[in-house]
Amino acid sequence: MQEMITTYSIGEVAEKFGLSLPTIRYYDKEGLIPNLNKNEAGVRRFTEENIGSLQMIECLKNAGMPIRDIKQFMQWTLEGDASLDKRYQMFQELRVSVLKQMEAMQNTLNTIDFKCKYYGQATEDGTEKYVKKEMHLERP
Amino acid sequence: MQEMITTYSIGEVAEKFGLSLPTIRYYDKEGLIPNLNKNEAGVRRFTEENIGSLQMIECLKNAGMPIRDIKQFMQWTLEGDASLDKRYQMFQELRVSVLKQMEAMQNTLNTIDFKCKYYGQATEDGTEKYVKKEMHLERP
DNA sequence: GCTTAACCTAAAGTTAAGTTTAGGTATTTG
DNA sequence: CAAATACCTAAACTTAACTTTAGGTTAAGC
Repeated sequence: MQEMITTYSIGEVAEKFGLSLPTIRYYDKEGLIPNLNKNEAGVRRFTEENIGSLQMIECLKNAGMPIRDIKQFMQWTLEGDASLDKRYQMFQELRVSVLKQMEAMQNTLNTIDFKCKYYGQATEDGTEKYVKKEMHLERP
Repeated sequence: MQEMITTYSIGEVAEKFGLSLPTIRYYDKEGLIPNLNKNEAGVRRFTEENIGSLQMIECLKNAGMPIRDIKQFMQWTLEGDASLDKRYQMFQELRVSVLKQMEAMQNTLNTIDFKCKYYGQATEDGTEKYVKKEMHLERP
């Protein structure tokens, strides 16, 4: 009985993730996609595991982690259970970092919301003159 | 009667914002700080207005806006009421962009939270073996 | 009057994260 | 079989956002 393993071409993966072909090749070259293999012709074939790595890469990139650190993490996964504590610590620190970023984002959004109101009124008035004095009290 | 206007040196401003001196000079050179003047000796003196510009720069940077666009905004402020609609539109678009970023951040945080639990259990177990199978169902 | 600290400019250098270029292979399609 | 399509590599290039370097001025303290 044959086990059917579905794999994907780099083009399909690029489409799926909205990444360019060179970007995916660059990630591979940098060691961000462990166990990514090539067929007899030297063409990359992506397994579900490799897709999973790319999903994790996207997550870590979104968290603001540099490529170098993502590579480190992927190398740790290759070390198996010996690196579990390092990976655990990494995610705990990342969690704190992301929470801080979200807090900063919220403050930024508050300022932008204020500016939307401010410029909304100013646009209505046709001038900044009045709104500048009225709304100045709320935001020193 | 003399009007006393307090101004700040570049060093004081750098300290206040946690920016380096070259960074502030760079922002000035790029036109990000409108109406920033120098004294007779050619030394920058920052007014409250200039401080306000730097606060806005920090906000816009946090929102992910590139220097080029921040410069554009600052040039608009120099045009006065004629550019009110452009500035209003800018902040409305920025608001949408930041909301999207926050949503992405929240998804990222959810994934990281899951990984924290995952690796917490794995670290406890001393192996990924069990947790891999148990928690796989929740996150395909 | 000399040194130290705080500022100045212009120009070159750095880093991250890709992108572009140039030249080549393998497979399907008219 | 010719041509289009999808892939490959290595190396050079790009861009943003600073940073570093080198050389110079000014004001304050000893």
